[in-house]
Amino acid sequence: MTDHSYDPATIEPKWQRVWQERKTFRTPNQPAELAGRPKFYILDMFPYPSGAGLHVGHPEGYTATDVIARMKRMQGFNVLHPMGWDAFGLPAERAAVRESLHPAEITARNVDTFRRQIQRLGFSYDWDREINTSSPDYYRWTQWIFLKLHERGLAYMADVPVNWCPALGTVLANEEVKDGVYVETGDPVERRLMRQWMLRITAYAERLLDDLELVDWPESVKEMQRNWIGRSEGADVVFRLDGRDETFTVFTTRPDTLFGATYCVLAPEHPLVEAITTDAQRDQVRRYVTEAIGTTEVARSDAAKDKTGVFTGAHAVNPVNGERIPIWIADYVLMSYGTGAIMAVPGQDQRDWDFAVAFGLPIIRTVEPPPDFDGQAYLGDGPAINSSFLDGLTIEDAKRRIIDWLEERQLGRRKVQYKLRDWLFSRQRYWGEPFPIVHADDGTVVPLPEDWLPVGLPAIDEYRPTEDGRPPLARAGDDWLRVTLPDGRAATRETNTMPQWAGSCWYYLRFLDPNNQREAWSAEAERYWMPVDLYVGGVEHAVLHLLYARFWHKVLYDCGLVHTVEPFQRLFNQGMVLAYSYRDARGRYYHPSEVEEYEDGRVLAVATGEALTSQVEKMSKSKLNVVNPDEVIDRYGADAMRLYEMFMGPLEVQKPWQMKGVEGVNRFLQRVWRLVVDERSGELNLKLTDAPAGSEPELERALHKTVQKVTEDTATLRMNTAIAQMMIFVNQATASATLPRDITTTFLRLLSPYAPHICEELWQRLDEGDLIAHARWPIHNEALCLDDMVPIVIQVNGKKRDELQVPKDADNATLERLALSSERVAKLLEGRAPRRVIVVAGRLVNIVV
RNA sequence: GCCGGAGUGGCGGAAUGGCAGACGCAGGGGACUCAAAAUCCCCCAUCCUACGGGAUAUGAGGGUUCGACUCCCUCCUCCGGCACCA
Repeated sequence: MTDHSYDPATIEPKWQRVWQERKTFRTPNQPAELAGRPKFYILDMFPYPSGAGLHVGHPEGYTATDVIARMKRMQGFNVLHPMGWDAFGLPAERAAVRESLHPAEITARNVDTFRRQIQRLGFSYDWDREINTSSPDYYRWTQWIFLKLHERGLAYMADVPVNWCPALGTVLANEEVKDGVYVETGDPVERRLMRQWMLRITAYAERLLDDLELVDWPESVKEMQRNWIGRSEGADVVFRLDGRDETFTVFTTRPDTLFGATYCVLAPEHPLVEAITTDAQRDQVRRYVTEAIGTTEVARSDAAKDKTGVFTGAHAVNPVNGERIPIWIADYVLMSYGTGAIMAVPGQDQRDWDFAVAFGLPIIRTVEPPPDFDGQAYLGDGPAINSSFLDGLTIEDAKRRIIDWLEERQLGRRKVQYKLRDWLFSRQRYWGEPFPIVHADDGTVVPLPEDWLPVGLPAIDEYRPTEDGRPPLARAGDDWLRVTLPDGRAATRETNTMPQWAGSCWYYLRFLDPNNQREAWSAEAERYWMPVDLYVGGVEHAVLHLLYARFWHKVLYDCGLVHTVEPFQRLFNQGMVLAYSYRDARGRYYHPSEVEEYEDGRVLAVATGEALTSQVEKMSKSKLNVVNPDEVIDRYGADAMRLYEMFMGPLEVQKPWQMKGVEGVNRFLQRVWRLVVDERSGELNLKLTDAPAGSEPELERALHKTVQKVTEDTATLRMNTAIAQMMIFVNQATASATLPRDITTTFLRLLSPYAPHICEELWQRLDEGDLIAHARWPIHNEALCLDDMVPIVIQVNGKKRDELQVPKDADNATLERLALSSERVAKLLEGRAPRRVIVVAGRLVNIVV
């Protein structure tokens, strides 16, 4: 190594300092500065700053957005590209207990680590806009939005069944519970009715579904949201109880099968259960209900398990034919969907069939299955049978007919039902947003006036729930808990806190105007910047975060606070970065440094010589395969790290990290360096000339092709092929006898969004003035992207047999003549006349014989 | 079970109706060097070859087409999501 070779360790901190000192990436926020330029809002899903720090998966998406942000700036856009912290959450609270620190201190420490690691990569975030959801400056506005929701009747309290973990003293989210235990600790979880805050997201179900049409998102994510919302069309049907003056309603998507309803089933929690159960059945029913209510919904909804249930002794009357049918209770009917009651049609529903078989209930087919049908319940189409006035109709026609019939007699009505449920919005935790709500001593729930915000978190000495099961905030003293309202009433503060999703539901709006002390964001900023043009993040947020944020956004739209119906115009999911892990026969994992790989594919443990298996897996501490970005930057530099993240493969797929690949892009950067710098002297490369670009016509063409490809591929997030093209260019430039400066500086501008530090350094050494970050993005010359002579493939019967160089504008007749006169073709034709000749201008000639 | 996505050299991948394997990694050979590293040049899917070339090949099988990694049908494998939602 010579003194003047490429050394990222010196140039990278140097340029990061320059960018920071000059506020190079400050986004304008004065209307005058904004006017006249198009805008581009490009956003990363901001991270939860965990104690573990960054791993190489995080910067993948961040690098992609940074490359685009830098290119867009050079193309003359005002770019909003911010970063912040989703900083409330349970892990910090647990660490706080463990280390006897305040969660805010833990969070601040983690944020510092994340910020330092992110800044080492040279991202062009406007750090003056950094936000932190756990800061009172931020969460006062989260509380403010909650008040908006409350005002509109979208926030309410209800007794709902929740996953209660006695060991932790808190409610857990469904996704934190599996097989009846908390996934992290294995502590048992029970279902309990608790008074909780709920958000009425179901009121927006239809708009959340319909407006998916308006956004440019991956089809898979839209489909996941559609499934989650789960719209189904059908009818509510009213059943009368036999011998009583009461009715109950069922929801069905198959009203056409009503004549085949041979029994009804109520959910164990259904309010009618207690009333209708006969004395003879009471003990059995009570036992069943108690057991069912005790198990979690997750355990209950295991489709594979056998059907269970009990007869109530009561009967209902089928409204279409007056048949008396038994009413059962079974846990396969869920209280939380539809009406909590169903009519069972075993002939057309496999679940009902299974239940009917298990308990010896009758089965009547009402749709004629095809003659060769040998299944059980028949779900396909066919003529209605055993259905009186519906007989012979198709499913669709029968549905229409029966719904009309029911509606005329007021025995039912058309109904759209959603699977989506209201959002359980409170947690019994400390490290979250307090609700801007108090409970007056007279029992009323009172939202606080806006100018009382923020409701800060009180200092308490322990973050666990109280002994009697109240949330940690109940440990606060009366100076926090007790409030005197403006009207003189005394009240106690709400002690639940909001879930972690709350802060991330609107952070993209705070970024517009993060230092605004008077309002959550200014209307002008919102009108200028929204919507987010490109939102990049992991697919793990496909449903919850993205659905919750869309919901809040629509509410804000209804409040007149935002002007777009959807917040995120385009969404892109980057694939996960995986890593090789090494395991021995006993399943013990080995760190890559304890492993030797041989050419023949064998992998051995260095210490013992034992044969190991290698596999590609998700990075995790326990698998000893986590790659730390600091380590990569120490060895190869941030530019190489960025470039490799983009070069690994398509952004959207998951792919393994390979340290050898980083070496490869590092070599590429060294070649770029040597194009400009003479490594021995440190002076400029003697190949550089002031001659015009046209003095190296071949290289000039290569450059313009590169401009075109890099511009296109970067905009469409195909960074891997953009980089491949730049490598091709550099290989040619290295081989070229002279190197016009003009070509060199144009190329550096293309590379600068990907590897900004080295490009700033070389730009300065070439004495181009200002920063390359402020340079204009090059535009390709179409004429120079086409070669004068193009290769034409000659095929015989679709197989390549020859290749000719022909002028690029040769017409079809010329191509055909040239092809037929090819010696190799003549040999293959052996004098036979071609039956047909297909000519594709500029590409190939196919001769068919 | 249902709904998505993907299967291409030793590895990551490229080509979305027109030259399969761009670019990179790994590997082989050579130049430079006292030597090594670095760098530069060449080779590198498989099989056959009289060294001109030929045959085979994109998970498997079929189809459409002058021509298919690409479009259609059937199947296999892997990954992700949902899963008694009436």
